[in-house]
Amino acid sequence: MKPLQKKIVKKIDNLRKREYTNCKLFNKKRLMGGTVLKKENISDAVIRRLPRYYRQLTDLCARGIVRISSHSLGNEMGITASQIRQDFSCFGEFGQQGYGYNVEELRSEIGHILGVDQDHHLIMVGVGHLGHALLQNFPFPQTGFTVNAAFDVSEAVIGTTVNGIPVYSAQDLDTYLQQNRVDVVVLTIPQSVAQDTADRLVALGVRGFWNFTNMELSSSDPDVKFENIHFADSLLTLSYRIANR
Amino acid sequence: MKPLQKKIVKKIDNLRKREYTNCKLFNKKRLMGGTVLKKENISDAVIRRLPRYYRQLTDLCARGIVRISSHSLGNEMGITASQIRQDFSCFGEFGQQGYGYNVEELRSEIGHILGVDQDHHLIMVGVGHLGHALLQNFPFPQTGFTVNAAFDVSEAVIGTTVNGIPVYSAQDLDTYLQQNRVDVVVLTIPQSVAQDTADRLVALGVRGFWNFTNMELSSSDPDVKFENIHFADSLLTLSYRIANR
DNA sequence: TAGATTGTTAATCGATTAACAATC
DNA sequence: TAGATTGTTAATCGATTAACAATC
Repeated sequence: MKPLQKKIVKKIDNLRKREYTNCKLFNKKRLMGGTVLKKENISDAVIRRLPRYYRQLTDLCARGIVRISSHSLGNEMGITASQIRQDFSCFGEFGQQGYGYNVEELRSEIGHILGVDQDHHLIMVGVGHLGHALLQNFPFPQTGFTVNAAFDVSEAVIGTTVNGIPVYSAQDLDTYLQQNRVDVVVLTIPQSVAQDTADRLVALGVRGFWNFTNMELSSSDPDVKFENIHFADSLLTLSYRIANR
Repeated sequence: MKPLQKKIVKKIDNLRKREYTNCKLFNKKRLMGGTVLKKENISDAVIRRLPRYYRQLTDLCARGIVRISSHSLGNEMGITASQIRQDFSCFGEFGQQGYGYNVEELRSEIGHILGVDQDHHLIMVGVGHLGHALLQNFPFPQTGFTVNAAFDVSEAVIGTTVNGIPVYSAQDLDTYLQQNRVDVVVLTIPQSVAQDTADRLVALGVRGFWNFTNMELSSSDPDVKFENIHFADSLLTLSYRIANR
């Protein structure tokens, strides 16, 4: 954090010198106890682009590319250089004039913003086809998640392991949640039990849901976050586009 | 279409009477051969809301609700009545002053806009866990799709049927596509073969892809539509929210 | 130094919301 | 008729794009 902090102190000095009344910089980055915090209200549009940046930068890393300008990055992603710089500026200063961005460094910064370095703990509730598919194929570690356990009601899967993850009885959920930290629950259960299960889990303290039930789940507690995946919405969007091209 | 047409003729008369120079109505609904076509450029934001409307209206139907106002619908969905009316007005006039909207009628209109009544034909390429999950659980018929066949390279699944859908060898894809209409291909194959397979299928005439490979696929032909599902982007968005609440 | 590229401010564009006449 | 609610125009808000001084 040291060099970034130095940069900001310098910039503030510049502002004072030029007798700027504009205080946007102060609004954006609050210096608190020596650490630099980011802008308060990040728009949803920006947040949704962060994973795309992360994906692109990971790809660039793999291709061995060391540095990139906002212009080239924009070209690769089909967005403007302005938007990229505007987006990044919500979180800090990651580039260098005349040079651009160091790919590896920028990837790491955005990964940090997304929380991939926080070792979040995750369990899966519902181990049907979709649950199996995710456990077997989804790169949880690469997104900063450790999968600790899975739960189901079916005797056929209880007691087995899927890709090294033990499957327990859904009856043991309460006990498990009391004894283990769980940041996110993946809901891959039938629609009919979705809201009830979610309510029960919220009551047990779960604050994050990755929801595949095709139902809009929600909670009155704003600290409980739902990320809903709506397969049908996605396919219908495609249906619209092929029906109206 | 008759009563709608009458409405528009009347409205145009009104405009003339009041000596409006504003021609927005003409831009919006082109009368062609007696049928009313919709506005040309529908924004992505509007299109992405259409499936949500459809989902909500299906639910209202199931609950036996006959009519609804934009205000109540907005309340249920957490959006403004203004936005709802603005959205619908891109496609026509589906309501009645003083009454609101007939739920069943509106559902059917939006379904029609989305193309659920077009009987699109779909095949799946890649029958792993995710393919199985979709074939078993996804309500293709409700979204207007008929699943005709699935393809894979693995001897273990070739020749089997999944939920009534026959699984053929991927070697037979070319022949199949030459002999059958296919509107959409579901791509549930490994990332490593994604772009190559997509290119091959585009060359064979496929114009719609529901892409689960976690890769950004694209084609130079603007008529080829890709709907990409990015599981990782979704989970990272959730990661951001729980890391920054 | 000259050229390149950032972070930031200003301008533009588009999407959402508010207001209201028309009308059921 | 009076009340309710639409479809549409106008106003507002926010997001994207352009421009540019700062500076590596």
